[in-house]
Amino acid sequence: MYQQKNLKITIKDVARACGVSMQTISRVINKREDVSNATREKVLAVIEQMGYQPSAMARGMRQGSKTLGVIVTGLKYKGISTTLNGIVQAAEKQGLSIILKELATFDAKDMHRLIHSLLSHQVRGIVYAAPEVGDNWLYVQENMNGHTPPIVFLKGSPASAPMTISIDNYHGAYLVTRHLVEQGYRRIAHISGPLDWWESRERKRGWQQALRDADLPVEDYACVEGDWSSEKGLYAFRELKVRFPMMDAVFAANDQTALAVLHESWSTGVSVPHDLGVAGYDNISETAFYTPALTTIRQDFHRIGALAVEKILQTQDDESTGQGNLPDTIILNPELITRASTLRH
Amino acid sequence: MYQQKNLKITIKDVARACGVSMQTISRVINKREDVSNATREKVLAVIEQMGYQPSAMARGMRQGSKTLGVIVTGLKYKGISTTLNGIVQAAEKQGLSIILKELATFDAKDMHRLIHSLLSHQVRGIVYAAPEVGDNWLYVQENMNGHTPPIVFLKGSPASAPMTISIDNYHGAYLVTRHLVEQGYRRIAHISGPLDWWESRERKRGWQQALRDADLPVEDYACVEGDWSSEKGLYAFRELKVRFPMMDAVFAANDQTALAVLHESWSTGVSVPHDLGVAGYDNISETAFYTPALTTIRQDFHRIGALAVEKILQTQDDESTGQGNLPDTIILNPELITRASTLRH
DNA sequence: AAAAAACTTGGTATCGTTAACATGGTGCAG
DNA sequence: CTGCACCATGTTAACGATACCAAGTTTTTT
Repeated sequence: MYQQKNLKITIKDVARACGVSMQTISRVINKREDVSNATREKVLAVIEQMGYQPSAMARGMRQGSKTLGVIVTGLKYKGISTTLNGIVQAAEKQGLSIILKELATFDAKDMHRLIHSLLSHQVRGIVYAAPEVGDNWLYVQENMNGHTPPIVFLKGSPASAPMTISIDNYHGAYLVTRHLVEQGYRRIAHISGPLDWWESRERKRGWQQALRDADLPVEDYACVEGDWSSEKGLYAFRELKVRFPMMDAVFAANDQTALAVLHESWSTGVSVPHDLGVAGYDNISETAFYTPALTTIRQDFHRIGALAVEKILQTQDDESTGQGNLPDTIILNPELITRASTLRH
Repeated sequence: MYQQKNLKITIKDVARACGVSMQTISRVINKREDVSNATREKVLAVIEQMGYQPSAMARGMRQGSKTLGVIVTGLKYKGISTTLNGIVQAAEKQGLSIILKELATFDAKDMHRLIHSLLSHQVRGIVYAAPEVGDNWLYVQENMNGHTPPIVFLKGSPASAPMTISIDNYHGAYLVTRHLVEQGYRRIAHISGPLDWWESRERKRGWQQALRDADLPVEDYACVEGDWSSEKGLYAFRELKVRFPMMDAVFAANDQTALAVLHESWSTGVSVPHDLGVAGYDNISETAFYTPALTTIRQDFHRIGALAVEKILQTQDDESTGQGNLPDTIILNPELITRASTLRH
């Protein structure tokens, strides 16, 4: 029923049906000028009628494939999905297809395999949208040295790769923390992300610096490590209540974690924002409807994806035109969104 | 800097370096037995040393490509991302690469273009993970008739395509509504999804039937149409409060919508679950931490993706072996998760 | 010892398309 | 009427890999 076997229509079949050479058909489908109008129309008609579709593979063999490789992890996270969305849309607009790979572990062998798989497809470029954990980026670069198409790294330290696009996590965390201080909170705790993630470390650093700039003490016991999940966030918050009973605000490294704090506060009769200020990070779409609505940081994940594609294409062109517009390192600014969970005035 | 130009290493280069024919190299990389151990080892060593990587495109030309096409919409929704995750993982396990396309609109021309683009890549199969809206599925089938690889449709009516994998939305909605009735709620309102989505209609139908089976009236004014978002959910809930002031429970068609109901209830001093029972649908990961924790329906989105890949591969094999294990229509059962938002005993 | 079988290897055609060059016909200047 | 430019089309050889068949070498069988 689902045959496709010998029915495949090739340029040869079309040529025969039209009574012209394959080359002429090729000219028509490549929209070249040196074909008479009469021929072109006839060919187009036959193509339409036979349902001919040129083979991307055969084309790719001669002209280089029109594909982009994307490596992601954690599709379950909102941020990555949105970035992927941006990548796919931008790629589509350029007529590029996306080959998607998911990195199951941060294991070097695994990364190696994925990249080689993409290379075997002759991708025009690779968007590496998996987080920088440990020295995994370094590994990628060292092993691919010189034999690869452009690779753009997202979500990691700008210094760690030749082309990176990221959002300033330090700055976002600084903004949130400063906002808490401005609201009169003085003993601000932090539930971080996993500290082997670059983003977590940056956010923690921003929190520390904002405290320092406000002449508030930066205590080790005021920070507990989470893992982005609400479950772990809950444990972390309970831990904080023991370690740091005087705290009057919590800056959680992401919204899920903040939600757990809101929930636990509600369960135990702690009033937010009056007794405890709570802020998150990421602005996932429901945060405005949390109880109370959550102060958080908005990041333009979609734009990151689009920029990555643009950067790759530009690097391609550079080889001929010799100039580009986008810098090799792009750092976007996040935006503070203040809501009820931190507004006590 | 990012050169790849003339450095491409082909099987020919390896053959020359080894002093054997291309054919022999080919045999080695395809793990065939008819090569002497001495030769194999030498070839493998040279391959490793030169960093040779066979071209997926050239291979694909002879053997058919090892790729799967995936069409999605709304990556921003948790469900789709999770399904995509399942697809990618299952595909990877089978050595298949994923070519990802996003359907920007439900416009026929757009769908046509995407599918043709996938066909041009000679995909082994297509997973159509975009919702059935209007008669878009019908359109796809009619236009692709017979010239396509297997297409598995997800997220839609089982009757509407030869191969579908879906979760029983009717049943899930029925379970939730029955649960509300069992908890003593009698005037149960519904905020549906957009009613041009098949899933929305099914959920609404399940709600209606459960009411009927409990000898409760099914009133038109007890259902307001939403669009899956919290914002629209809020308006819908406010509308319900006017239309149906006596309601004692709300079954929202998804968790975001339910969240808006929780939030508004909290703001207006309505006690959940005592004065109002609230249930959602989807079990997005944070629902357990809403205030109060939300009763909802869990769906195994990941499994759907994995099954889709399995089904496609099986359909492939069928052409030779003539038998398969998975039926053409798979309907998974959702699972009720009861939490505080509906438990008043 | 001759024949058959088994094991390795190589040569050539081919997958579907396009690049580069070749061809044949038309029109127009000299 | 020759020659040159120009247009539309055709021919050939790749792109990188594998299928298929053939051939040489060794081992086994009768």
